[in-house]
Amino acid sequence: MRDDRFCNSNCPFTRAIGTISNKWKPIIINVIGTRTIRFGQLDAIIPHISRKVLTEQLKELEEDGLLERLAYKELPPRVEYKLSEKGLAFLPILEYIKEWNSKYEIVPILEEPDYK
Amino acid sequence: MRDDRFCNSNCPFTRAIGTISNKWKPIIINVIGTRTIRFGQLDAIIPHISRKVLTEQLKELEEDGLLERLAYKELPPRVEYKLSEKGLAFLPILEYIKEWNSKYEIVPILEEPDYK
DNA sequence: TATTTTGGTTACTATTAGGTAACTACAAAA
DNA sequence: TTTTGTAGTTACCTAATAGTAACCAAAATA
Repeated sequence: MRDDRFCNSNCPFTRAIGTISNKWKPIIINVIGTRTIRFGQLDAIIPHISRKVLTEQLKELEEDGLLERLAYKELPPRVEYKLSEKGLAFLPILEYIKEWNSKYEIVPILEEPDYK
Repeated sequence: MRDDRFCNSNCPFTRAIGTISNKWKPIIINVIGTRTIRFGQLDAIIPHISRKVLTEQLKELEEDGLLERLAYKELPPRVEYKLSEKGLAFLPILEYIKEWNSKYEIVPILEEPDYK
């Protein structure tokens, strides 16, 4: 899932890209934002993602210290996710990307967000 | 190469991620920076990239308006690439990512950049 | 008793991305 | 005459990623 050539690079920027620059991670981080959210909610809110891929991505985000996972010892299970300090510090970058996009993207048909 | 579900999303953020969030594009944009650079130089400077993938990525960046391609009618051929206004406007985002990374990454062994 | 709920995991398959090597054009230099 | 240089393209093959469907536990609910 992660490219070792990026993650083991001796260049810090290359490592950073290896950590966060795939298509699902920015989406997941953006959806979580400042809230605490359960697995099922993420699965329901994020379009087109499968539970399998969601699980994998969440695991990697946790390993890389962007995400905190809180599993309650209950049945049926309850697991909550929220961004760590590192993850929260990434949110402004996503906001810059949104600004950059709205300034330069050639206008397409619709403008509704996939989620709120 | 590009995921249609992202690029045709009605959510502008999702589209933006579809456009720029793969592992090679931020690297390429960062390497080009503010200079004009030839294909062969990019190929030599960026570690691990094959000419095939480099060509594909450059083509997509051009299609998405981040990159300008200038082909001289010479033999042997000479092609120069440089960032467009849209591409240049993306550079600060890469700088934020570098800052974010240096602040939060768990210190690894080496700190040399792959390229200058 | 059967069904639902939740957050996964597993096995299998399909799709996509990426790597490798050979090849192109043509001028200039050796 | 052969080699060199540039910026690719093409075909073929392998590796990585993603999708699908079935399955799990154990308590609560119908």
